Amino acid sequence: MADSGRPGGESLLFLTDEQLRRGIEAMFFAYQGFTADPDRILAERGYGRAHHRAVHFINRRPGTTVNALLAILGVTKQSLNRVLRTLIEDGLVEARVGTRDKRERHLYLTEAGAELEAELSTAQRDRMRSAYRAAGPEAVAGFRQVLEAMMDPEAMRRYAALKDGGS
Amino acid sequence: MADSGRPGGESLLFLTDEQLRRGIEAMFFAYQGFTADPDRILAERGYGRAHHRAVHFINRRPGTTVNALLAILGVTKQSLNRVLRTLIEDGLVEARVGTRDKRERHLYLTEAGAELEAELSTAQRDRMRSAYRAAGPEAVAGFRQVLEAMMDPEAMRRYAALKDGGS
DNA sequence: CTTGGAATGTCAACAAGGCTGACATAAAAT
DNA sequence: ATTTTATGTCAGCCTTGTTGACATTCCAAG
Repeated sequence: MADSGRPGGESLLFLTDEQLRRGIEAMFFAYQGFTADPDRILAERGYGRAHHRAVHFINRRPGTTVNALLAILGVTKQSLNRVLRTLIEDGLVEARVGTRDKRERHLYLTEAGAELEAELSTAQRDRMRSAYRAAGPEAVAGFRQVLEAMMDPEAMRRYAALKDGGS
Repeated sequence: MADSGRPGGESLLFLTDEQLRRGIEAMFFAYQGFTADPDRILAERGYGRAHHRAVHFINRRPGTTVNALLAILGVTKQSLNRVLRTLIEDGLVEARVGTRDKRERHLYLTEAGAELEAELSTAQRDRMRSAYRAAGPEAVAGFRQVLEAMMDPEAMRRYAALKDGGS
Protein backbone atom coordinates (compact mmCIF):
# COMPACT_ATOMS: atom_id res chain seq x y z
CA MET A 1 0.00 0.00 0.00
CA ALA A 2 2.70 2.46 1.01
CA ASP A 3 5.19 1.17 -1.57
CA SER A 4 2.91 0.89 -4.57
CA GLY A 5 4.45 1.54 -7.95
CA ARG A 6 7.70 3.17 -6.95
CA PRO A 7 10.50 1.50 -8.95
CA GLY A 8 13.49 3.39 -7.57
CA GLY A 9 12.34 5.19 -4.47
CA GLU A 10 14.08 6.19 -1.30
CA SER A 11 15.62 2.77 -0.74
CA LEU A 12 17.54 0.33 -2.87
CA LEU A 13 15.00 -2.37 -2.16
CA PHE A 14 11.57 -2.68 -3.63
CA LEU A 15 9.83 -4.20 -0.66
CA THR A 16 6.19 -4.89 -1.18
CA ASP A 17 4.10 -6.17 1.66
CA GLU A 18 3.73 -9.32 -0.36
CA GLN A 19 7.48 -9.83 -0.54
CA LEU A 20 7.83 -9.24 3.16
CA ARG A 21 5.04 -11.65 3.89
CA ARG A 22 6.76 -14.32 1.86
CA GLY A 23 9.91 -13.75 3.87
CA ILE A 24 7.92 -14.16 7.06
CA GLU A 25 6.35 -17.37 5.87
CA ALA A 26 9.68 -18.69 4.61
CA MET A 27 11.09 -18.07 8.06
CA PHE A 28 8.22 -19.97 9.64
CA PHE A 29 8.49 -23.02 7.42
CA ALA A 30 12.27 -23.04 7.43
CA TYR A 31 12.34 -23.04 11.20
CA GLN A 32 10.10 -26.09 11.17
CA GLY A 33 12.66 -27.82 8.99
CA PHE A 34 15.51 -26.52 11.05
CA THR A 35 14.16 -28.20 14.19
CA ALA A 36 12.64 -31.31 12.61
CA ASP A 37 15.66 -33.62 12.79
CA PRO A 38 16.68 -32.77 16.35
CA ASP A 39 13.05 -33.01 17.44
CA ARG A 40 12.91 -36.59 16.18
CA ILE A 41 16.10 -37.58 17.98
CA LEU A 42 15.00 -35.88 21.18
CA ALA A 43 11.56 -37.47 21.10
CA GLU A 44 13.13 -40.94 21.08
CA ARG A 45 14.71 -40.14 24.41
CA GLY A 46 11.78 -38.27 25.90
CA TYR A 47 13.42 -34.87 25.64
CA GLY A 48 12.34 -31.62 24.02
CA ARG A 49 13.90 -28.54 22.48
CA ALA A 50 14.70 -27.06 25.85
CA HIS A 51 17.04 -29.99 26.51
CA HIS A 52 18.63 -29.48 23.12
CA ARG A 53 19.35 -25.84 23.80
CA ALA A 54 20.83 -26.57 27.20
CA VAL A 55 23.06 -29.34 25.87
CA HIS A 56 24.11 -27.21 22.92
CA PHE A 57 25.25 -24.24 24.94
CA ILE A 58 26.85 -26.29 27.70
CA ASN A 59 28.89 -27.97 24.98
CA ARG A 60 29.74 -24.60 23.58
CA ARG A 61 30.93 -23.20 26.91
CA PRO A 62 31.87 -26.00 29.27
CA GLY A 63 31.90 -24.90 32.88
CA THR A 64 29.35 -22.17 32.31
CA THR A 65 27.10 -21.33 35.25
CA VAL A 66 23.35 -21.64 35.43
CA ASN A 67 23.04 -17.88 35.48
CA ALA A 68 25.12 -17.43 32.34
CA LEU A 69 23.07 -20.07 30.60
CA LEU A 70 19.89 -18.26 31.57
CA ALA A 71 21.16 -15.10 29.96
CA ILE A 72 21.91 -16.92 26.72
CA LEU A 73 18.66 -18.80 26.53
CA GLY A 74 16.39 -16.01 27.70
CA VAL A 75 14.16 -18.14 29.94
CA THR A 76 13.55 -18.11 33.67
CA LYS A 77 15.87 -19.95 35.99
CA GLN A 78 13.03 -22.16 37.18
CA SER A 79 12.31 -23.29 33.65
CA LEU A 80 15.93 -24.04 32.92
CA ASN A 81 16.33 -25.74 36.26
CA ARG A 82 13.72 -28.35 35.47
CA VAL A 83 15.49 -29.27 32.26
CA LEU A 84 18.89 -29.33 33.92
CA ARG A 85 17.59 -31.55 36.70
CA THR A 86 16.47 -34.25 34.29
CA LEU A 87 19.71 -34.00 32.32
CA ILE A 88 21.71 -34.38 35.54
CA GLU A 89 19.54 -37.25 36.78
CA ASP A 90 19.99 -39.00 33.44
CA GLY A 91 23.74 -38.56 33.65
CA LEU A 92 24.14 -36.30 30.61
CA VAL A 93 25.20 -33.21 32.51
CA GLU A 94 27.35 -32.75 35.56
CA ALA A 95 26.93 -29.75 37.87
CA ARG A 96 30.00 -28.97 39.94
CA VAL A 97 29.75 -26.58 42.85
CA GLY A 98 31.96 -23.59 42.28
CA THR A 99 35.28 -23.48 44.13
CA ARG A 100 35.53 -19.73 44.45
CA ASP A 101 31.82 -19.08 44.80
CA LYS A 102 29.93 -22.04 46.20
CA ARG A 103 26.60 -20.61 45.12
CA GLU A 104 27.46 -21.21 41.50
CA ARG A 105 26.99 -24.49 39.67
CA HIS A 106 29.38 -25.05 36.79
CA LEU A 107 27.91 -27.21 34.08
CA TYR A 108 29.69 -29.86 32.02
CA LEU A 109 28.56 -32.53 29.61
CA THR A 110 29.35 -36.09 30.62
CA GLU A 111 30.49 -38.53 27.97
CA ALA A 112 26.89 -39.59 27.43
CA GLY A 113 25.88 -35.94 27.18
CA ALA A 114 28.56 -35.27 24.62
CA GLU A 115 27.29 -38.23 22.61
CA LEU A 116 23.77 -36.82 22.48
CA GLU A 117 25.11 -33.40 21.62
CA ALA A 118 27.10 -34.87 18.76
CA GLU A 119 24.09 -36.72 17.45
CA LEU A 120 21.90 -33.63 17.51
CA SER A 121 24.60 -31.38 16.19
CA THR A 122 25.46 -33.66 13.32
CA ALA A 123 21.86 -33.90 12.21
CA GLN A 124 21.39 -30.16 12.33
CA ARG A 125 24.69 -29.40 10.66
CA ASP A 126 23.90 -31.86 7.89
CA ARG A 127 20.72 -30.01 7.10
CA MET A 128 22.42 -26.65 7.32
CA ARG A 129 25.20 -27.90 5.08
CA SER A 130 22.88 -29.12 2.36
CA ALA A 131 20.90 -25.91 2.49
CA TYR A 132 24.14 -23.96 2.15
CA ARG A 133 25.35 -26.12 -0.70
CA ALA A 134 22.04 -25.87 -2.51
CA ALA A 135 21.99 -22.10 -2.17
CA GLY A 136 25.64 -21.33 -2.87
CA PRO A 137 28.29 -19.27 -1.11
CA GLU A 138 26.91 -15.81 -1.85
CA ALA A 139 23.49 -16.84 -0.60
CA VAL A 140 25.08 -18.03 2.63
CA ALA A 141 26.63 -14.65 3.29
CA GLY A 142 23.31 -12.95 2.66
CA PHE A 143 21.49 -15.42 4.83
CA ARG A 144 23.71 -14.65 7.77
CA GLN A 145 23.49 -10.90 7.22
CA VAL A 146 19.72 -10.88 7.26
CA LEU A 147 19.55 -13.15 10.30
CA GLU A 148 21.90 -10.94 12.24
CA ALA A 149 19.90 -7.86 11.32
CA MET A 150 16.76 -9.59 12.55
CA MET A 151 18.06 -10.30 16.04
CA ASP A 152 17.23 -8.20 19.06
CA PRO A 153 20.22 -6.14 20.19
CA GLU A 154 20.66 -8.30 23.29
CA ALA A 155 20.44 -11.52 21.29
CA MET A 156 22.96 -10.06 18.88
CA ARG A 157 25.30 -9.48 21.79
CA ARG A 158 24.92 -13.06 23.02
CA TYR A 159 25.47 -14.34 19.52
CA ALA A 160 28.61 -12.26 19.06
CA ALA A 161 29.92 -13.42 22.44
CA LEU A 162 29.65 -17.03 21.30
CA LYS A 163 31.47 -16.23 18.10
CA ASP A 164 34.67 -14.95 19.64
CA GLY A 165 34.59 -16.97 22.86
CA GLY A 166 34.36 -13.78 24.89
CA SER A 167 34.00 -14.34 28.62
CA MET B 1 37.31 -32.33 11.10
CA ALA B 2 36.44 -33.67 7.66
CA ASP B 3 36.94 -30.33 5.95
CA SER B 4 40.20 -29.31 7.57
CA GLY B 5 42.61 -27.31 5.47
CA ARG B 6 41.11 -27.77 2.07
CA PRO B 7 40.92 -24.35 0.34
CA GLY B 8 39.28 -25.41 -2.91
CA GLY B 9 38.05 -28.94 -2.48
CA GLU B 10 35.20 -30.91 -3.97
CA SER B 11 32.65 -28.19 -3.22
CA LEU B 12 32.53 -24.48 -3.82
CA LEU B 13 31.91 -23.84 -0.15
CA PHE B 14 34.39 -24.08 2.65
CA LEU B 15 32.07 -25.21 5.37
CA THR B 16 33.73 -25.80 8.68
CA ASP B 17 31.75 -27.20 11.56
CA GLU B 18 32.34 -23.88 13.24
CA GLN B 19 30.76 -21.96 10.39
CA LEU B 20 27.79 -24.28 10.37
CA ARG B 21 27.38 -23.93 14.10
CA ARG B 22 27.32 -20.17 13.77
CA GLY B 23 24.60 -20.50 11.18
CA ILE B 24 22.63 -22.68 13.57
CA GLU B 25 23.01 -20.22 16.41
CA ALA B 26 22.16 -17.29 14.15
CA MET B 27 18.97 -19.08 13.21
CA PHE B 28 18.12 -19.61 16.86
CA PHE B 29 18.68 -16.02 17.94
CA ALA B 30 17.09 -14.56 14.82
CA TYR B 31 13.94 -16.58 15.39
CA GLN B 32 13.73 -15.13 18.89
CA GLY B 33 13.79 -11.67 17.36
CA PHE B 34 11.40 -12.70 14.63
CA THR B 35 8.72 -13.65 17.16
CA ALA B 36 9.46 -11.07 19.85
CA ASP B 37 7.17 -8.26 18.65
CA PRO B 38 4.13 -10.41 17.92
CA ASP B 39 4.62 -12.23 21.21
CA ARG B 40 4.35 -8.96 23.06
CA ILE B 41 1.19 -7.92 21.25
CA LEU B 42 -0.37 -11.33 21.74
CA ALA B 43 0.48 -11.46 25.43
CA GLU B 44 -1.47 -8.25 26.01
CA ARG B 45 -4.58 -10.02 24.80
CA GLY B 46 -3.93 -13.33 26.44
CA TYR B 47 -3.08 -15.10 23.20
CA GLY B 48 -0.05 -17.07 22.09
CA ARG B 49 1.78 -17.97 18.92
CA ALA B 50 -0.80 -20.56 18.06
CA HIS B 51 -3.41 -17.81 17.72
CA HIS B 52 -1.04 -15.77 15.61
CA ARG B 53 -0.47 -18.60 13.17
CA ALA B 54 -4.18 -19.29 12.84
CA VAL B 55 -5.03 -15.62 12.29
CA HIS B 56 -2.18 -15.21 9.84
CA PHE B 57 -3.17 -18.06 7.57
CA ILE B 58 -6.90 -17.35 7.76
CA ASN B 59 -6.10 -13.85 6.60
CA ARG B 60 -3.92 -15.27 3.88
CA ARG B 61 -6.61 -17.58 2.57
CA PRO B 62 -10.02 -16.35 3.66
CA GLY B 63 -12.61 -19.10 3.50
CA THR B 64 -10.10 -21.84 4.05
CA THR B 65 -11.38 -24.94 5.81
CA VAL B 66 -10.28 -26.34 9.13
CA ASN B 67 -8.68 -29.29 7.41
CA ALA B 68 -6.65 -27.12 5.07
CA LEU B 69 -5.45 -25.04 7.98
CA LEU B 70 -4.38 -28.19 9.81
CA ALA B 71 -2.29 -29.21 6.83
CA ILE B 72 -0.59 -25.83 6.67
CA LEU B 73 0.12 -25.58 10.35
CA GLY B 74 1.09 -29.18 10.91
CA VAL B 75 -0.73 -29.60 14.21
CA THR B 76 -3.56 -31.85 15.35
CA LYS B 77 -7.16 -30.85 15.00
CA GLN B 78 -7.63 -30.92 18.77
CA SER B 79 -4.86 -28.45 19.20
CA LEU B 80 -6.08 -26.15 16.45
CA ASN B 81 -9.65 -26.49 17.61
CA ARG B 82 -8.85 -25.15 21.04
CA VAL B 83 -7.31 -22.07 19.49
CA LEU B 84 -10.10 -21.58 16.95
CA ARG B 85 -12.74 -21.93 19.64
CA THR B 86 -11.33 -19.03 21.63
CA LEU B 87 -10.89 -16.90 18.52
CA ILE B 88 -14.50 -17.52 17.52
CA GLU B 89 -15.78 -16.89 21.05
CA ASP B 90 -13.84 -13.64 21.14
CA GLY B 91 -15.32 -12.59 17.82
CA LEU B 92 -12.09 -12.51 15.83
CA VAL B 93 -12.89 -15.40 13.54
CA GLU B 94 -16.12 -16.48 11.91
CA ALA B 95 -16.78 -20.09 10.88
CA ARG B 96 -19.36 -20.44 8.12
CA VAL B 97 -20.85 -23.80 7.24
CA GLY B 98 -19.99 -24.71 3.66
CA THR B 99 -22.65 -24.32 1.00
CA ARG B 100 -21.51 -27.08 -1.31
CA ASP B 101 -20.23 -29.36 1.41
CA LYS B 102 -21.99 -28.67 4.67
CA ARG B 103 -19.45 -30.63 6.68
CA GLU B 104 -16.83 -28.01 6.04
CA ARG B 105 -16.36 -24.87 8.09
CA HIS B 106 -14.98 -21.98 6.13
CA LEU B 107 -12.97 -19.59 8.22
CA TYR B 108 -12.95 -15.81 7.93
CA LEU B 109 -11.54 -13.00 10.00
CA THR B 110 -14.07 -10.58 11.41
CA GLU B 111 -13.27 -6.90 11.42
CA ALA B 112 -11.78 -7.24 14.89
CA GLY B 113 -9.78 -10.25 13.71
CA ALA B 114 -8.46 -8.32 10.74
CA GLU B 115 -7.40 -5.54 13.09
CA LEU B 116 -5.36 -7.90 15.23
CA GLU B 117 -3.88 -9.48 12.13
CA ALA B 118 -2.86 -6.08 10.83
CA GLU B 119 -1.26 -5.16 14.12
CA LEU B 120 0.75 -8.37 14.25
CA SER B 121 1.59 -8.30 10.60
CA THR B 122 2.75 -4.71 10.66
CA ALA B 123 5.06 -5.33 13.59
CA GLN B 124 6.57 -8.38 11.96
CA ARG B 125 6.89 -6.77 8.55
CA ASP B 126 8.55 -3.75 10.08
CA ARG B 127 11.23 -5.93 11.58
CA MET B 128 11.63 -7.91 8.39
CA ARG B 129 11.85 -4.71 6.40
CA SER B 130 14.58 -3.20 8.54
CA ALA B 131 16.52 -6.44 8.45
CA TYR B 132 16.20 -6.48 4.66
CA ARG B 133 17.24 -2.86 4.37
CA ALA B 134 20.19 -3.33 6.68
CA ALA B 135 21.40 -6.36 4.76
CA GLY B 136 20.75 -5.19 1.21
CA PRO B 137 19.05 -6.71 -1.83
CA GLU B 138 21.60 -9.38 -2.61
CA ALA B 139 21.59 -10.59 0.96
CA VAL B 140 17.81 -10.84 0.80
CA ALA B 141 17.96 -13.10 -2.22
CA GLY B 142 20.48 -15.32 -0.49
CA PHE B 143 18.45 -15.36 2.68
CA ARG B 144 15.41 -16.63 0.85
CA GLN B 145 17.37 -19.23 -1.06
CA VAL B 146 18.87 -20.73 2.06
CA LEU B 147 15.54 -20.72 3.89
CA GLU B 148 13.83 -22.51 1.07
CA ALA B 149 16.59 -25.09 0.93
CA MET B 150 16.19 -25.68 4.66
CA MET B 151 12.50 -26.52 4.54
CA ASP B 152 11.15 -30.03 4.63
CA PRO B 153 9.76 -31.07 1.24
CA GLU B 154 6.19 -30.95 2.56
CA ALA B 155 6.69 -27.55 4.14
CA MET B 156 8.19 -26.41 0.86
CA ARG B 157 5.04 -27.50 -0.90
CA ARG B 158 2.81 -25.63 1.54
CA TYR B 159 4.98 -22.54 1.19
CA ALA B 160 4.88 -22.67 -2.60
CA ALA B 161 1.11 -23.06 -2.52
CA LEU B 162 0.82 -19.84 -0.53
CA LYS B 163 3.12 -18.06 -2.95
CA ASP B 164 1.06 -18.59 -6.06
CA GLY B 165 -2.35 -18.71 -4.42
CA GLY B 166 -2.75 -22.28 -5.65
CA SER B 167 -5.95 -23.91 -4.49
C1' DC C 1 31.21 -10.77 64.84
C1' DT C 2 26.74 -10.23 63.50
C1' DT C 3 23.29 -8.96 60.67
C1' DG C 4 21.09 -7.81 56.48
C1' DG C 5 20.96 -7.68 51.66
C1' DA C 6 22.19 -9.53 47.13
C1' DA C 7 23.19 -13.38 44.26
C1' DT C 8 22.40 -18.09 43.06
C1' DG C 9 19.91 -21.95 42.67
C1' DT C 10 15.81 -25.32 44.07
C1' DC C 11 11.03 -26.77 44.83
C1' DA C 12 5.92 -26.22 44.05
C1' DA C 13 2.14 -25.01 41.50
C1' DC C 14 -0.11 -23.23 37.44
C1' DA C 15 -1.06 -22.18 32.30
C1' DA C 16 -0.37 -22.58 27.33
C1' DG C 17 -0.29 -25.46 23.83
C1' DG C 18 1.50 -29.48 21.84
C1' DC C 19 0.06 -34.70 21.73
C1' DT C 20 -2.98 -39.32 21.64
C1' DG C 21 -7.24 -41.82 22.06
C1' DA C 22 -12.12 -42.33 22.08
C1' DC C 23 -16.37 -40.91 20.61
C1' DA C 24 -20.39 -38.10 18.34
C1' DT C 25 -22.54 -36.03 14.42
C1' DA C 26 -23.58 -34.68 9.94
C1' DA C 27 -22.93 -35.06 5.21
C1' DA C 28 -20.97 -37.00 1.24
C1' DA C 29 -19.63 -40.97 -1.41
C1' DT C 30 -20.08 -45.73 -2.59
C1' DA D 1 -27.59 -48.89 3.51
C1' DT D 2 -23.00 -48.60 4.59
C1' DT D 3 -18.70 -46.44 4.73
C1' DT D 4 -15.81 -42.56 4.57
C1' DT D 5 -14.86 -37.76 5.42
C1' DA D 6 -14.94 -33.37 8.02
C1' DT D 7 -15.40 -31.54 12.15
C1' DG D 8 -16.02 -31.03 17.07
C1' DT D 9 -15.48 -32.51 21.93
C1' DC D 10 -13.91 -34.72 26.19
C1' DA D 11 -10.27 -36.60 28.92
C1' DG D 12 -5.66 -37.00 29.98
C1' DC D 13 -0.68 -36.66 29.23
C1' DC D 14 3.84 -34.03 28.32
C1' DT D 15 7.01 -30.14 27.65
C1' DT D 16 8.11 -25.79 28.78
C1' DG D 17 7.05 -21.39 29.88
C1' DT D 18 5.48 -18.53 34.12
C1' DT D 19 5.39 -16.72 39.44
C1' DG D 20 5.97 -17.36 44.34
C1' DA D 21 8.32 -19.12 48.25
C1' DC D 22 12.51 -20.70 50.12
C1' DA D 23 17.46 -22.27 51.07
C1' DT D 24 22.20 -21.34 50.63
C1' DT D 25 26.09 -18.58 50.12
C1' DC D 26 28.67 -14.45 49.82
C1' DC D 27 29.81 -9.88 51.10
C1' DA D 28 29.60 -5.55 53.17
C1' DA D 29 28.07 -2.34 56.87
C1' DG D 30 27.51 -1.74 61.35
